[in-house]
Amino acid sequence: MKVTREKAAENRAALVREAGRLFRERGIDGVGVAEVSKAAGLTHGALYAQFPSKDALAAEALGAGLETSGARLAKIVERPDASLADLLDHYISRRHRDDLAFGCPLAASASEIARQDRSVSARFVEGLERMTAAVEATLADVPPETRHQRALTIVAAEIGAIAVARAAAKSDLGLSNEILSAARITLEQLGKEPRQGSVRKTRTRRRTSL
Amino acid sequence: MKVTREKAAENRAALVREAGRLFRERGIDGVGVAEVSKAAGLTHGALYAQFPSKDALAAEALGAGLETSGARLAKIVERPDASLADLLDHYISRRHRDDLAFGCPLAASASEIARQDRSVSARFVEGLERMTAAVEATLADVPPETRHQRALTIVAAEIGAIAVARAAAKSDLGLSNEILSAARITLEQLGKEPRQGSVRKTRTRRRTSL
DNA sequence: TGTACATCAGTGAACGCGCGTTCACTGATGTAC
DNA sequence: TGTACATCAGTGAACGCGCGTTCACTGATGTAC
Repeated sequence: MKVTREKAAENRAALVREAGRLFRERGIDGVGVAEVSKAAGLTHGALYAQFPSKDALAAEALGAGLETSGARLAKIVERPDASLADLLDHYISRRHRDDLAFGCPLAASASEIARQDRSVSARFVEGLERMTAAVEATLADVPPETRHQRALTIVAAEIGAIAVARAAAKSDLGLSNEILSAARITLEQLGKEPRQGSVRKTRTRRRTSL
Repeated sequence: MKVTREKAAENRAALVREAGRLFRERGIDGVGVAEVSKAAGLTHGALYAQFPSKDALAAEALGAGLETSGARLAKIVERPDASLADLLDHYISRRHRDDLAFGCPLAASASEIARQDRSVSARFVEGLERMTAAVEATLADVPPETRHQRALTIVAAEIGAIAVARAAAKSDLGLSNEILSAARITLEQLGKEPRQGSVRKTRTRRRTSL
């Protein structure tokens, strides 16, 4: 039966929310439309009244998750005395590792995005750029010409640290914790000014097999 | 019909090889047993003569991939003048990014391992430790007490860089290349001795929400 | 404000399909004598 | 070396199941008058 426009919007939001949660927890291929619909308190038919396909729902769920996650980072960075340490405290934490369902979708789905289609990858890139901008805003000590490079590396390392810590946690929680501590401490050093004597471009640039 | 023991071993190896390739390319959930068997030149029944289940095949395929990948790194490190730059050249490259099928399984499957069972996670940890040992062997300039910490961070960052570069490549190849270059250059700096004046433990240790 | 009716969000049965797994069978291999 | 036969890797039909998607239908909503 028909419901109010307001209720319909709520139902749609519930579908996106539950899809985001379940897809991050168990992967897009790992959860069926019936389960997502049920979690939102609906039948699968209702899902198809709101979205043309499961893939369309997945893309919207990824986008919504990135929105939430990006907004959190932006809020941290907009504080006048915001530092890289603040961002790292938030991102590279046991809480984040253990919160697969509502954590950053970039970390939850990094290695799966490569297999999705271009529209999903485009949303991923948006999220990546947003996160990079947040990190870059805290790199006042780093010379402008290497700031972006540093920010990209820190972002890739943050995502890698969470993904790897999660993969290790099931069989070796100690190692998982160690990875988080190590990344938390070491990455902060990349936010400081570059080492004085050892920035030798010729050495740094040596790339033989790239 | 029965085949020679030698031929049976070849068939088993082909199943493991094709499973490793396909699972890395499209995910474990994304490929069926029929396709793996066909790729190995067999029917799916033959697969069940060799392995008790698809999951068992997946675990063996991951193990074999890690073996190959780890052996490559070990070969680089055992050279007397091996440096972190050599490892990074090998790992953080466009070639590696574009070779999903035969690249490092840690990077191909990082965010999926968290959803597999403990035995798969245990194999992942083995591979991680092997890779960390290889990196650590090149950190002669880093003080022994922080060497392991650095190595763990570099490994997480390498894996993150490849995973993120792959996810971005479908919609923004320029950004993907930029991520690889940035990580390649920046991570090498973590292999050098720590910054002289700025290693302030109290500051470094500031972790509020971990 | 009250009535008539078009709209459409949501229901639930049904669709074809491919999944992982099982199993009776085949027939060359490899062993026992 | 030759023969008899147990072994077992591999075949292919069949299993139940859950998948994503479709569709005829329902009935409260919201609009037109």
